[in-house]
Amino acid sequence: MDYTFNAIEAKWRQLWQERNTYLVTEDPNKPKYYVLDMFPYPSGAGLHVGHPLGYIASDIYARYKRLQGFNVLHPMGYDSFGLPAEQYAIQTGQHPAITTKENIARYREQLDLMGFSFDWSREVRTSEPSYYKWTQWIFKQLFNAYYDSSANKAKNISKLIAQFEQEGNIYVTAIHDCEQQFDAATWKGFSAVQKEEILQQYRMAYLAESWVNWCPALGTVLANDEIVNGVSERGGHPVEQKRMMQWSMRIKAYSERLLEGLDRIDWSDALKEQQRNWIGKSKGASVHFEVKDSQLQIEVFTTRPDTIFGVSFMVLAPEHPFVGEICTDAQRSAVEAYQQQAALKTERDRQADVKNISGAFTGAYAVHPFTGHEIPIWIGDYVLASYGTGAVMAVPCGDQRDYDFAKHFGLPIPNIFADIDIDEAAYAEKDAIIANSDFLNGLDVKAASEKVIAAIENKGIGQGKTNYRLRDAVFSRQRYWGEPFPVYYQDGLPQLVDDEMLPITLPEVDAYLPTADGEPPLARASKEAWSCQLGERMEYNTMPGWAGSSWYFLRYMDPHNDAAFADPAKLAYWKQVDLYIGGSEHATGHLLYARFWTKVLFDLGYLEFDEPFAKLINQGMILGKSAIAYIGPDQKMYSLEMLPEQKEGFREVRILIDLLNDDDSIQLDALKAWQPQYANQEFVTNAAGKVIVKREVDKMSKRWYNVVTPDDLCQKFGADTLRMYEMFLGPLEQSKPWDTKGITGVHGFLKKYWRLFHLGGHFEVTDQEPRPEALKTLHKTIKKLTDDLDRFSFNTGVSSFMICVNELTDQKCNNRYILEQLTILMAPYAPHICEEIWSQLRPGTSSIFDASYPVFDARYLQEANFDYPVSFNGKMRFKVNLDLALSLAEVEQEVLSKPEAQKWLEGKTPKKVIVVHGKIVNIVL
RNA sequence: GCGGAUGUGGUGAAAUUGGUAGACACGCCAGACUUAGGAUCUGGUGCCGAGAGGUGUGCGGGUUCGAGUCCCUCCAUCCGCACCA
Repeated sequence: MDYTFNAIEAKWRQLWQERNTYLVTEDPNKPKYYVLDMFPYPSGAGLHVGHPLGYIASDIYARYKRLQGFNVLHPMGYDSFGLPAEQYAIQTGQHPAITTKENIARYREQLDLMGFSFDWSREVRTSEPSYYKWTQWIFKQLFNAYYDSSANKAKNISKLIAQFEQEGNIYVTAIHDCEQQFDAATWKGFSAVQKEEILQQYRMAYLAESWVNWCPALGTVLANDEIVNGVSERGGHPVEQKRMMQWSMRIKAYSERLLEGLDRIDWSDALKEQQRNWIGKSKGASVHFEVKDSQLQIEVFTTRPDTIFGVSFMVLAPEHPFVGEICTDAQRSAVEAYQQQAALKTERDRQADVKNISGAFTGAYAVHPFTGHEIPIWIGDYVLASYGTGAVMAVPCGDQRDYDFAKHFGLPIPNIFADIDIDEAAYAEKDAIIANSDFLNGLDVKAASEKVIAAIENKGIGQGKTNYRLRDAVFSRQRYWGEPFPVYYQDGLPQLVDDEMLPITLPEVDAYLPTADGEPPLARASKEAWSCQLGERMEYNTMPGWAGSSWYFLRYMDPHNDAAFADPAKLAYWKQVDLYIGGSEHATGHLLYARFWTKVLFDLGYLEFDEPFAKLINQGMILGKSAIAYIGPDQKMYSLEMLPEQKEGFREVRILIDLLNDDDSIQLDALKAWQPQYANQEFVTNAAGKVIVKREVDKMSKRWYNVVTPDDLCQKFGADTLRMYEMFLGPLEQSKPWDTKGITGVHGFLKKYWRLFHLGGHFEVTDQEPRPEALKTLHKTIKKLTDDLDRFSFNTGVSSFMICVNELTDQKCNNRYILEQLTILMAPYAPHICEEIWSQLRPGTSSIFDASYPVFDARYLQEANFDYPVSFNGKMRFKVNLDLALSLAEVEQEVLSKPEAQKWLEGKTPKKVIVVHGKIVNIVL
């Protein structure tokens, strides 16, 4: 009987659906386990073999936990708002909702083919009003929250308002941008507009004018994590700095908690390090320098307060607000010229131009707080306006950038390090002893820092301070296909829409483009198009892509709830995600924002946990193997062996990998039919009359013509084969090139497994007592598989099945008990074939996934003898089979008495003999 | 520059606490059955060597009876950050 995988897989996909096999509900009698995949953005291209890699791993793990008796939540959905659908809409006029729906249908079809155990009744789509209603609701909670830094948590803004009414903001400990101080009476005297302007400076979600990354090509602002190497992540368009009124999220308030939380979660070091890097904590001091002949004080942040006596000048960012004021008339034209020059440069240019030292003297002087010396104030674009205070105290002997600046402009470089030569370069190591520094002389860095911070605090000119690189996240986008804000404007001030009016649905517009006067697309909507129209106007911005994905894992717990984002009882049952699998490209975007929102919801009392993802695994990328052909100056396509030494005048072209034979030769007729430019292509073939291409590893992508889709492979080999093969390729976290050739090995294995049940040409198993050798094989496999899954080593799991089936085949084993146990073990990897076999083994039972996972019993592996490998000086020479009951001395004696031992001893007496029981014998000569 | 990860056959890889390096597959070679094979089965396959044997986990050193595994130096590749004061 043949293994008819197509029929078997189709049958079980349908039966699982009919029987609701994967439907899951809260069950207090079972321990819960939550396995989550990063939900996909449904692009038009569909899935290639790289996409399901993580889904397969999580599916195996989810099924494994289920067989172990856990109540497993394993949902899937779509991150369906986003730029590609909108860009497509702009080009074609087709509503992005339609494109999105079509793409989702295609994704679903492909996902279904792979036989995943998702509970589809829990599907979410971030672009559905029933979902984004709650994204809007969460936004409202953020708007109505502020961060109390003494309680170290977010609180409802009403508490802050109450405090303002009691005592103003003088004693308020909150994270804010408010520079104004007021007492209760002043607060009460403020108009509603003034009050709201103040409150905006405290809210967790706030409207403020700030420097943003403006991308003209996309017509929207972008968050820092959406910019890669100075250009937009999507489309690679240039980005410029622009000051704009935008919604922001006060994520900076959570810097320390986001950092601290990393110690409590099981993520890879690489990922945690990326987040730590992004948050960028640095400890030091904030110091105020007085400006000579001025009331102004320049605040600087330094990580090396111990070097304060090495300060010989100050540098401000060209955009620093004081520059105009302190600048002397004599220097004004030079300073303004420099400011202009700096403003013209894009962020990217400034970064690329590190080697080019530039700056201008303002003519003003600051006063050194300890020496009283006058120190010149310069501006230079190596100082960033957006980091720290936008000003630095320059210590040329200890900082290379300051050193280079000083050398370039002939500024003094005082040396404050004992016995350190700074003739060639600054000394930035933190192991020096401080000298020429008054009361800091002779101290090391740590002691000097502590002492000087105390002195600074004493003088009232500063304090010890921790600085973070993390910036507040811009939360509005000038685009159409995103969540509308639950916000309208009254007297020019943002007001929240009442909960009863949610969701504010996305209004229809006549075009997905900005208006003539530059307003976002939503400004095109007519009054009637809005689900509600309040105040002077609705908010025209939409939320960024990360809004919906910051909390979707919560919605899966209760996806149809219309009264809350999720029922508290359900949230309490499912809690954190136990296992999250997804790509590492979300390290500083989605994963940081999701942690942030979780912490806010935790602080506000909606959640019982403050970290969303207890364990996270980044799956590696599956790379494609492109096919590269060479076209010579004569316009002929050359086979790889026919290329001359000098490839001058030759160009490389990538051709569709579907046009290749197994030996990397091109199917010439297919190539001619593929693209018109090859219709009359001539070739320089090799001796065998073939044109061989070069294979090169690239990202798997349509543009390299190297995409392999799961659909064809499912058709040809079956989903079970594809699932196992993807796991077999190597460790989940590692990137690896796809090679379809190897799939036959896994397919052959499944056939071999199938054959165990069909030794006599039909399905047949015996009910006899299993033989010891079969029990040994089985339990060895149980142990290996359990260990492998517990450490997420899916590739070695597949190998273990192969070894097991090979051994059982050799044993001619068709014992019911053994094969049944093996089938349960394998079911998470190859659900269709195992369910089919199970239905034959146990006709009438529900599903193999209601069985219990086999339990390892060490008894079956016990052996009386062991094949001791015998080494001489660490090199294995031969083996001796000995009784494990022998003492170490007896083993030594037995081994030395063997003729092989005599040969290797060459008549010498061993210096030492090491016997490790049940492991090894090593003889030292 | 800083940080992280990874270097093992022709290829994907395994070796979980220091104990037989290369399991399991692909590919390749030889053979069997076949009209045929992208089917199935058997044997072989790190490298050098006819063999005995030697040698071998990026390079060089160290610790150890014993190192792919631990320590030090260096090299290469990939990823992230990058004037962060």
